[in-house]
Amino acid sequence: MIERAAPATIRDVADRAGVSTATVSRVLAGIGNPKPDTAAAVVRAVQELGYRPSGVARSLRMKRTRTLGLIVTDIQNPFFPELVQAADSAARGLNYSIILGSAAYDEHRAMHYLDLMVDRRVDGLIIASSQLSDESWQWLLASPVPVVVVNAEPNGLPVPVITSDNVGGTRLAVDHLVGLGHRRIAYIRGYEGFTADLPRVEGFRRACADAGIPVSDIVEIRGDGQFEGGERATAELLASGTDVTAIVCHNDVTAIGAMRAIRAAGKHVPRDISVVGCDDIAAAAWVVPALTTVAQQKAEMGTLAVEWLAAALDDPEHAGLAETIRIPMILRVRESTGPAPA
Amino acid sequence: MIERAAPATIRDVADRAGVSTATVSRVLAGIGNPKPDTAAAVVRAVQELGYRPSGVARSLRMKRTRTLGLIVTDIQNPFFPELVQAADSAARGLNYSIILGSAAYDEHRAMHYLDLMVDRRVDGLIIASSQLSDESWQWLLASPVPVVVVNAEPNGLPVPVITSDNVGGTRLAVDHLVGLGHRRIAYIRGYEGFTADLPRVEGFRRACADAGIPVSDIVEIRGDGQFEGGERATAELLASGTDVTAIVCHNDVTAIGAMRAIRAAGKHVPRDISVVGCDDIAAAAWVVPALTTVAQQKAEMGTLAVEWLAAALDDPEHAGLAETIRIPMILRVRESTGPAPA
DNA sequence: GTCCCGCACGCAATCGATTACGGCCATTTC
DNA sequence: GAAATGGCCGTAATCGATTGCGTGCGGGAC
Repeated sequence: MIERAAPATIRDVADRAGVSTATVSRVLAGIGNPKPDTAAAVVRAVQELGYRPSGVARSLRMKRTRTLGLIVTDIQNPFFPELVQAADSAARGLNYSIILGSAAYDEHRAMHYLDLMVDRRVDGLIIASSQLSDESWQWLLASPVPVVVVNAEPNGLPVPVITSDNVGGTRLAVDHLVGLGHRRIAYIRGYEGFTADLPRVEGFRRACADAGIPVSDIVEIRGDGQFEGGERATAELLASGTDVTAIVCHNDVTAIGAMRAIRAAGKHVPRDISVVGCDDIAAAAWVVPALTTVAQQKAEMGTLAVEWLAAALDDPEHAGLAETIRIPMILRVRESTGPAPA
Repeated sequence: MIERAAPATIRDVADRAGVSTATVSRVLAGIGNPKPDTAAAVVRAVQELGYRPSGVARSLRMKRTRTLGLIVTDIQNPFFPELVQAADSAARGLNYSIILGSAAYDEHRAMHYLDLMVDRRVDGLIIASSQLSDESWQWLLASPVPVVVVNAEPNGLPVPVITSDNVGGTRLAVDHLVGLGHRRIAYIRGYEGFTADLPRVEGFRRACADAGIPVSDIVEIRGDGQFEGGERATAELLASGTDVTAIVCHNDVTAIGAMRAIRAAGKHVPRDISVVGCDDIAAAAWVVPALTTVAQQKAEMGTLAVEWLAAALDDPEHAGLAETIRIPMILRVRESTGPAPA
């Protein structure tokens, strides 16, 4: 294997400018006040050589990589790209950069990225994935790298958590439907083990109870958080003859699947059955009828996570307070909900 | 700012095991054949200390980061996540990891990531973005880091390119429609300057010509590659009274927008107008009617790009051949196309 | 008992940056 | 004219790993 042309080093610059590496470093960092001649010589040498400082060497010396790791459940799940983009923008603003890992719903992959990022010496970690095993969590909490969890709630671990107010969010959906006269409502749950599943169904139950809807009038079905799960669950629901007038879904993708099943059964949304999703992915506004949904503030979550980490890195005291931040969700009424049929 | 607990170094391990750092390094790398006692002592020390080698230090010494940079047009564009996932999987298999940059359609952001990745000393770069300026290209080609371009075609630059056969793909769409009896067909173009725009419209024109459709029977409108552009362009088309029986779109998102506009105009897909998209994003199968589309083999493109780079890194000769690989596209017939109205 | 050979391991240089410390020279002050 | 002061800049240590080269020890052959 042949050597590729080696990039210029600070030594090369120093030699060409006729100064020491220390001076080059100082000029580039803007430390001290060098003689104008010296500074100019350095700058010229840098340009002539096309010198770019090695982040690797700098990281080694500084013991900081100015890099944040972000592990998401699945980048192909339309929920995440917006969060990733926002986190990345926030990081850029604070002079960090993000390295991304997509677990693709696989625990092994999640742990692989965890190892990778720790080995790469990221300064902090954002975990937006429920794919981590308990041992991984233990290990992570014992490790020196600051962690913040997004959109998941590891059971009772002393970790800062940034998540949506899932309970309140589902309540928004139910209240909206109840306001439209619905009383018989189904809930399609997400993948079992997905951390948002429990709080959302809990919010659904509580909101129904508060609205005076008897337990016998509600029905819960297990989906999988994917299109197919929503379609299948709804098809079974309709085939079983249970007559609900509205369906609340764990997320938008499920809801879109549900709408397709409803149409396939010859019924109309929202005339016969209203459907509400959750997340507010782009496709929610594209489908016909456009999906009424409870929006998660994904960008805010990504931004907050990065800002929290950056603050913790500047001031480790800050890392002490492992509070849980719940970001409110927002009801977006579109076309998939309407008055309950008489 | 307080120091965080420092991770164990190879020095710590060596001291605890009573050997030199050289031995620790060799045992961990499986080089030479150490005495069983020695090896055991090292392994034990590693476990007791929870030692993880610093990728930063290793990269500095090895002059290789085993990292590949991947710059995409926009991670929020549903086309890219699948490509990213595939590239990442392929990279993992070859013991590389990917660092991602999403340009968000912004030239400055794209160049920012370029700088970032070069500074981080990635071993190679995959550019899946048309956002780079000409100077950036010049600079990139002069730099020592191997580059492969995906899904874009920098005008005549000596760079390996992996792209879909856009011309052939649009032809598939047109042939499908012609086979269904359509003669008056509209084409909604993508964002001006997007590299796939030209070859696709070119393929459209040639296929129409070959099918004997006179130029007067086809119409081209400018979209923007987004939902809104497809919706607007189609609304204008319908309002203008031009009567086409089919619309071919630059991509799926545009097509989904087009379908919404058609429905809003009181027409039916595919009874009145057939619609064909391009890309085959997940949402194409979700909408009603499900979108007929020409699929890009996104995963293959991602995988190929990584494999090409890895090969070029092992054998710089390989980097010499800057060929263009065109991956065939695949027609997926769903529900949005049907026989031309009489 | 001596010599030699080879194996397992340690020493130390190296990668490319940052920065504490100290030296040199010019200027000011008496 | 000598001493004191201060501004620039160079020397060298350091970050944590890898690896060429050399050393010492043990065993086998005579």
